[in-house]
Amino acid sequence: MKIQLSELDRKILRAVQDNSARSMAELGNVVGLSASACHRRLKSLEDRGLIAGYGATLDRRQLGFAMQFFIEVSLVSQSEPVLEAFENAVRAIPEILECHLMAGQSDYILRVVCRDAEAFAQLHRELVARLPGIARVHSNMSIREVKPYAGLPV
Amino acid sequence: MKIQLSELDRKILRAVQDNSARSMAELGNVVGLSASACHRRLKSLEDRGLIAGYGATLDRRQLGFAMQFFIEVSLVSQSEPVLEAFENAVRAIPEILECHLMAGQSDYILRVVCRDAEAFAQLHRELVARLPGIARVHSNMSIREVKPYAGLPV
DNA sequence: ACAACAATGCGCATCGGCGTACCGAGAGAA
DNA sequence: TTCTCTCGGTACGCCGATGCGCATTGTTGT
Repeated sequence: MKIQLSELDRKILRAVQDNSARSMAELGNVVGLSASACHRRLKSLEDRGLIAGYGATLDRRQLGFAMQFFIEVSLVSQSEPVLEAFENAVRAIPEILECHLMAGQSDYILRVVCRDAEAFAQLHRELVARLPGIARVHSNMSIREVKPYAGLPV
Repeated sequence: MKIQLSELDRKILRAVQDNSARSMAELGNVVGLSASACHRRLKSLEDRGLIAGYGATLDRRQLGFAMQFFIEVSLVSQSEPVLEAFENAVRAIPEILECHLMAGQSDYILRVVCRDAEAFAQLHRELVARLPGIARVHSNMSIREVKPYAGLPV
């Protein structure tokens, strides 16, 4: 069954995705509804599983993570145990914020943050050293976030 | 001046990054503090600019964005007007969630979501058609999120 | 060592926002 | 028309956020 959303629902999702610290009254003003109606619709959206969670976005720079990388990794083998070992290692490294299994040239893309070049060098060494199946590692550093993460185009 | 954080502050940041819907009392239980002390520390963290904002994470699948891509783009020229035009176009396309200017082989990396293959084909066409300076476009589809976005390792 | 001050945690009081119950308006079917 | 279903608004009780005063601890200077 396909989920149908009214324009009001989509407005609420946009508003809440952008800023979840608003009070219901403020949210109501934004989307053009009373606080209680807003609350009801938002609750319904949560119950239907459209909202995965609420969280704070921390300031990467302020916290000293000056560098950000997208690392492409290819493995020598796509056999199950090799992938399994790689993925478990990835999940255990906190500097790796994200990991995607890819279709295309590379097998994986990782998003990584580091405090400085030294930390990156160490992480890089750790990646290649710890994981036996690695065939190729291409690191690409982000120079500037042209468009910082924007929410889903609801 | 370097910002110094106590272990308590880091605990609060971790907790709030993971889930900002908790009450102060709950947050206090998590980090081992009273609600009022928690509130004061959190307020201080906000005032010092360590928290960029609060937001809801929407469920990509539920909202019908079945596909996710990382697109690498190279331009024929790195001249300022070309970059400028490209970046403005990127910012105007809502399906492009993120855009980074990169050091390395490719000039840009885009993160893109699409409802289906058709929508992706159209977006792809739009990208290459609209932007005169494009030399190369490599699309990589994410098959599986091995590690979904985890917060900064505070 | 001790005094003074800063830092920080806790408890309490107050006030505002959340969540619910109820009411009314509008649309659609019989 | 009238019944009903949906949905938004209003009213209100209660919980949680927020600010304050006090206590305790740690640090610094003499």
